[in-house]
Amino acid sequence: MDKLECIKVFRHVARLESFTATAIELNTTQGAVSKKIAWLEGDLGFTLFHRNSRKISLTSAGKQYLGFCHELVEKMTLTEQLINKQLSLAVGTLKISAPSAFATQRLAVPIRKFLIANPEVKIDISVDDKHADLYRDDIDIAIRASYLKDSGLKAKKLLDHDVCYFASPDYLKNNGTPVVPEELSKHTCLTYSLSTTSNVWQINKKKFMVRELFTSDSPEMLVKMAILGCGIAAMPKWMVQESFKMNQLTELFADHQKGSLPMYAVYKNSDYLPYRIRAFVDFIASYFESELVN
Amino acid sequence: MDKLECIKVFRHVARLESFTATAIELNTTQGAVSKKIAWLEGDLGFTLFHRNSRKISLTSAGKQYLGFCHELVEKMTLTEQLINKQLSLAVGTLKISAPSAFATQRLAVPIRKFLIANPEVKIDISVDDKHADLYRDDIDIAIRASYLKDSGLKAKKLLDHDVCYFASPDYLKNNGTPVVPEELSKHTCLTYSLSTTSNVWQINKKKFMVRELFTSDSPEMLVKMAILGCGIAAMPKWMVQESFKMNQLTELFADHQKGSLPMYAVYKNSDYLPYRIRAFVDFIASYFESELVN
DNA sequence: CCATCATCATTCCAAATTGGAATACCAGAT
DNA sequence: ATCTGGTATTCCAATTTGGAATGATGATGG
Repeated sequence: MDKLECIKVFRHVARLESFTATAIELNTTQGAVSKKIAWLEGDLGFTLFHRNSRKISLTSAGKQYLGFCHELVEKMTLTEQLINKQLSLAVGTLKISAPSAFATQRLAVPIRKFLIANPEVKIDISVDDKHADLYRDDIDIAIRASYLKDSGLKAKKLLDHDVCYFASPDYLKNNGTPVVPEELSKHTCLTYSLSTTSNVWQINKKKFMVRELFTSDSPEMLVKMAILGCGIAAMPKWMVQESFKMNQLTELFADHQKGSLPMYAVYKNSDYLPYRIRAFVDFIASYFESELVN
Repeated sequence: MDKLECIKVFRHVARLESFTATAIELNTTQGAVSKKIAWLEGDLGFTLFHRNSRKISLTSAGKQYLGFCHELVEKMTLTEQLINKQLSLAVGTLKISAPSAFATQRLAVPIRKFLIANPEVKIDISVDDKHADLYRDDIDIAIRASYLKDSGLKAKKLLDHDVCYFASPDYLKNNGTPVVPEELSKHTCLTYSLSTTSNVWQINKKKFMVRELFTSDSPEMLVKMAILGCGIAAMPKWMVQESFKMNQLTELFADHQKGSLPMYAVYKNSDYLPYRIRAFVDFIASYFESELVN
């Protein structure tokens, strides 16, 4: 027997002080109401109503229990409404994980705009170059360069980075400056360990397997090692633009067609995605899209 | 589908993070667990778990809802235990209704003893010569002289009053002093309106229908009217003992056998009578019983 | 990359439960 | 004493539930 159902019926009976009236109000039969109350009393271990062929009245225990039932139903309704509201409106705290360079250099501006547009949303961004576990760490959205292997996660592409190749002037002086991609095989390369295709570089639509000397999950570390003359690296252009200007790094294959590196917003796949997540992903995606146009 | 049952299953699943393990723990099948969680999710309108062929994990909504479920189950258990405790132990407030003369002159002493013997019980005594409605006025016990007509109420006899007949010396001087009961018919009598047999007086096992001049629901009012010489009245002896000593009243038919007037403790008939009620009724009844012996 | 395996979802059917209608029952009202 | 308005009970049809088997899916490990 459904206790919650019985409790709801009990509240009606207590208000109307009649099984028959309750049955009419609830579009059922008096017999059904009687059975439910009787079952509830049996389950609780005490009687809820004094009965009398003419009328019924709550026992003291019934009165006390009624108070609890009112509380219960109200609390339940409010809780369910609250959760549903949080799922359907842009409210709550958005936990984001993003790699440090991208977060500071590309994400800060659109996040600021998003916060202004969605004043009910807070953002808690965890800057982390590792791939966080969205489930274990309770993260809503992770910004990632590499493709998702994990099912149960959905990904939306945010943008394609223009990849560029570079090395330090010192390195090039010592090892020669490659002019055609085929020359890459003679050089040592610095690769990004989290990319599934870290040692396969694409230039002019052709793939070149490169020799890894050093690999890291930190793009900044790779840039730093390149500046120190450790080898040739490939990174999104915006990440090294400053270093080009300061002559710490020199761009290679500048007029060749290079591959692009996609960036994804990854989130848990769920039938009822909290709206703040969808709102953020859509906002960021369209932000980068319009940036492309401008 | 029983939502409360689903909630209980949900708590297990959330703890064990597995439908299969939950099924084993609850001695049911994995299919049943799956159905229950699926139904609950449908009812709530949001998903509780992220699923994955290898493991499941709570969604953020699921986490939030789980908190509510814990609260709910705990509150429910506590409430039911509390009410059952109040029904089975001598605790709580006992609402008593008693007629004023009896309350002050016969009940005060045993009530004091009861309160000492049952320190967890409070007493709220409503002194009222009228018959209170135990249901409407939320009264646990009514002390009454007259028999119960109401079913749904139970009564326990506390004692038999020794009834005595009396009138004022003045009245007897003016109207003559009856010596045999048969003479009552020549007198005017003061009767107690709440007694069903108010105008039928019993002496030497014979019944006499008396002429009512004045009737009231207040015994004290009847005594007062008798003192003023209004007629002959019948009352429990303890109520007029003082007036005899002060020569305000004179006893009649002193050596005849008079009827006795029973006094009852009346309480609502219930399968699960709160224990404080039974405790009080038993206590008072045995108090008057032992008083009789002494 | 593929086969395996653990896990959840679904399906189908038997069994248990529930709800409705009629009836029994009960006590207050007249 | 009878009538009446209400609750309890009974019986059966209809619905729901639970179990076992099966299907589907994706992580895991070679």
